[in-house]
Amino acid sequence: MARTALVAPQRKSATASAPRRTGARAAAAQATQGAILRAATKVFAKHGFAGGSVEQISKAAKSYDRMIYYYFGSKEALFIAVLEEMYRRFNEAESKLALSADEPLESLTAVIRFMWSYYEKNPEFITLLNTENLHRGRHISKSLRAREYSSTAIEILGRVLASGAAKGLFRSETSARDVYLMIAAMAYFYLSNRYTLSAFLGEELDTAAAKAHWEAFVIDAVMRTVAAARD
Amino acid sequence: MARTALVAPQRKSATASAPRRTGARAAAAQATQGAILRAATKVFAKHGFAGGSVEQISKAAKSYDRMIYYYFGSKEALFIAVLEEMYRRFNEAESKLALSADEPLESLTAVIRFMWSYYEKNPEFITLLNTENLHRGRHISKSLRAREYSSTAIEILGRVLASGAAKGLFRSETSARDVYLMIAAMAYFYLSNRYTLSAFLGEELDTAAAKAHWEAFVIDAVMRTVAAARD
Amino acid sequence: MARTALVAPQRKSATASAPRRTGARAAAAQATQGAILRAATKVFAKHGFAGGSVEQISKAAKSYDRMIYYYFGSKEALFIAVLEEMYRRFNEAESKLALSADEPLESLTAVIRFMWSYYEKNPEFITLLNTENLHRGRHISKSLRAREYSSTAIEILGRVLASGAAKGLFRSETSARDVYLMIAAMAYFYLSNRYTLSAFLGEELDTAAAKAHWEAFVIDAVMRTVAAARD
Amino acid sequence: MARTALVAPQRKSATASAPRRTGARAAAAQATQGAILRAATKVFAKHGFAGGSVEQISKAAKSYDRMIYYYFGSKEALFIAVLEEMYRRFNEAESKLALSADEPLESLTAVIRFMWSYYEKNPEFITLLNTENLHRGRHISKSLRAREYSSTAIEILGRVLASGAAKGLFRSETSARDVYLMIAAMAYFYLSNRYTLSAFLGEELDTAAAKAHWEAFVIDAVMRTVAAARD
DNA sequence: CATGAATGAGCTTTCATTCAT
DNA sequence: CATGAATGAAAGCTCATTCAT
Repeated sequence: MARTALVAPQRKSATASAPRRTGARAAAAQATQGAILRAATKVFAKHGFAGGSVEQISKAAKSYDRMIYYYFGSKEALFIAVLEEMYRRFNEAESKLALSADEPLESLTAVIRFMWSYYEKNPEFITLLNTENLHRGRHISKSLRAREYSSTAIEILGRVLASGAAKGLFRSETSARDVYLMIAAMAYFYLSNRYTLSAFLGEELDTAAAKAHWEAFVIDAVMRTVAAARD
Repeated sequence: MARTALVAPQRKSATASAPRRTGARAAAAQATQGAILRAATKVFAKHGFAGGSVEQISKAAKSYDRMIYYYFGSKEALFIAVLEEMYRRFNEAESKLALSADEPLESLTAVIRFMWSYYEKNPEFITLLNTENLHRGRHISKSLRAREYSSTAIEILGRVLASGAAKGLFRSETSARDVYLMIAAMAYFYLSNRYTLSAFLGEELDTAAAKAHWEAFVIDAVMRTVAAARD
Repeated sequence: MARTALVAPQRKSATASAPRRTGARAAAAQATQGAILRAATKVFAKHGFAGGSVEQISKAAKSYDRMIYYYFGSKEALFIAVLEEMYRRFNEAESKLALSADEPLESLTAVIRFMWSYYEKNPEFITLLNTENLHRGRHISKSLRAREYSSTAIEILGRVLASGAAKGLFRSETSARDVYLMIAAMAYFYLSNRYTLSAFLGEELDTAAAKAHWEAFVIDAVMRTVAAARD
Repeated sequence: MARTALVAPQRKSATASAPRRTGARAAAAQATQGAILRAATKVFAKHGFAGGSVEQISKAAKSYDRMIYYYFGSKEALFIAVLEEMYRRFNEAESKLALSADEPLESLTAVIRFMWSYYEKNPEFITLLNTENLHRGRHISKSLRAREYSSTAIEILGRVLASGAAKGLFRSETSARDVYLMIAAMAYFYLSNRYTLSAFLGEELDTAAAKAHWEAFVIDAVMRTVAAARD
């Protein structure tokens, strides 16, 4: 009789993988499932896990509450599916970053620009992560899939830093993980906290100019942090 | 959240101001009010605004639902009071930072250490801010008091940077606001996102060693960012 | 977030004990609580635990769903309260049986008549017990109070049998418990199963004549079972 | 239960009758139908009519909800089919009782032993009957088949009592129906109500020793009830 | 025949809030 | 001021049942 059994997700078919079945029915099912997932992403991103209601989601997906349980099992399992999909997309985007090993400065700048603009263009990414951190990672730790999406970006960044070090441009001892976190922190925090920061600083942070200024500052700070000492 | 009437706060007496009435009853009232505010801070910090219930709060405060409405008017107004109190305390702590203008390096380090440790020791500060940012600052913009608590730390930091510049230690063109945000970003992000980052990186971020490493890295990065060019 | 926490009942005040508070409010509260309990008894008796809905109960009690949770905590806890009250009333009725030790035959007959007529006049007693046995006694075993109501009738019956044995009317070795169960079985089964028995036997069991016949048969069977051997 | 349309059963083929079609498909259909019926018996026996869900049944039968409607028409019609099958099996078992007219005492004992052990080994028989009696025989009265299964046991018992009377062992005036009900009552009640009785008596009724004791007591009580007066 | 997606009403439970002492 | 009963809407979830291949 327990209502919310915190079990692993029980989705009936993969969300974003290639369709395994053919035919109109399967396609319709895929469509329903996808619509629910997209609607849930929006609703959870906007209102958080507790604040977003199942009804809101099913309506936005032009489906029924029942179908959420049919395909995902519970509100929580749906949220986990949303997180997984979010990570998958981020990972996919990251892995498309094409960097030249010959130009470490440009490559490092490209990494920073990528992260900054990914966060900026995908605000749900930020709010969903905040929501999940509010719950102390309770949901993502239940995901079997999450670990698959561990950042490839750190490896990419590692190669950039190494090639820069080989050319005498960067210090050799800086850790790729630390630099990655530094970039993420500076991009994420600015965008995530812009509303309270605006109130706190009494200054608009959401303008194009303010954002361009910050992006430049981040690039500058990172460059100075990894730069080799001049002699 | 649809049920929350978005009315202006109507608290009967200031939370942190001096008691205007005297006598046992007034003291009891103050105690109840304070207990509710403390309980609300905990509950909202743990479950978010939508996720925390009025009953949870009143029980934790060993009081009654009714009292929340009596003293604060609505759930939302209580949340605003929590945010205000949170800012007030942060501001108070910041203003106690005693810095020597003669030692810019040490002073800058002290600022970083202060922010890092304030965030670390006050995790509700982070989750409450995240919750409020989820709501796009809707509540704090209703507060008349919030602006009063605008960071004094930026001024303090400005003086430190200026004295460092005067001594030739720091570049003169770096903006105090940018440096302040950089410090906040690096400290806040690490602590706020540690749960998802742990899953993402496959690495524990919550250990004393990991945190000490990050603090050192932040100090180093900030120093390199503001440092004057050697010649 | 778990919906049905199977905890012990958490009623706010005793249901059937003397009112501990005075005043109109307390009386109204008692009335609401009593109305819910009576309505629940009827609904559960008619439709079983799963078949009876909270809404049905609250409507029958002219109250609100919410009040059931306010006073009883959950549907299950309400059911437990119903069972307790049912036992309490049965026990109370049993304890009022006034029997003369001088006339064992009449006293034994009176016990049988009492049980037969109690079951007949309190059909919810039977259906509630059946419902609870369907659940393998899951609810009653959670009750702290149930054990208090253990049959006083067996003791009463024991005294009757002993006095009969002393007079040479009854065998001395028959166990009061066995005789009690025999009486209960014959009365209970006939009434409980009359609907399927009617279909099975192709005969109406619900008429006054049929019931009088059965009552007489029960008395006769019990008497023959406990009777001392004639010599 | 409000959702249950009370329509007449519309099963497509008899459950237990000979297959009317031949071939693999018909066999598969029979298998599915049988699996559903067995699963439904278990589920309804465990949770009652309202408490057992169609999904539970179809899952337990490793089939689909849809098949229940295909073969049985509705949840209620399925329940009726379960009751019919239950009666059919009981009747079948009863009719296999081989009794010798020469030994009335042994035969009567055998009847009692049969009923006691049938009830004991078929607990669903008891809970299904209780469930149906909760509904006041609503379903079984809709069955066209139920009357076919009216007890043959009463006839058998009648012959045993008559032969016993002829031999001067039993009284001649006892009705077979009454004795049958007495046996059924004592066996059924003990097993059906053992959970609440255990709580009520503060004594375990489910042990082998306790059950053997009760069986012996039933035999003794019945014997004393039907026994002819000694002279 | 089997499969499974869809449907909408219903369920138990919890919510924020107000009324009445 | 404190206490606690009352209220009605809405939450998450499950139900029996049907539609469409």
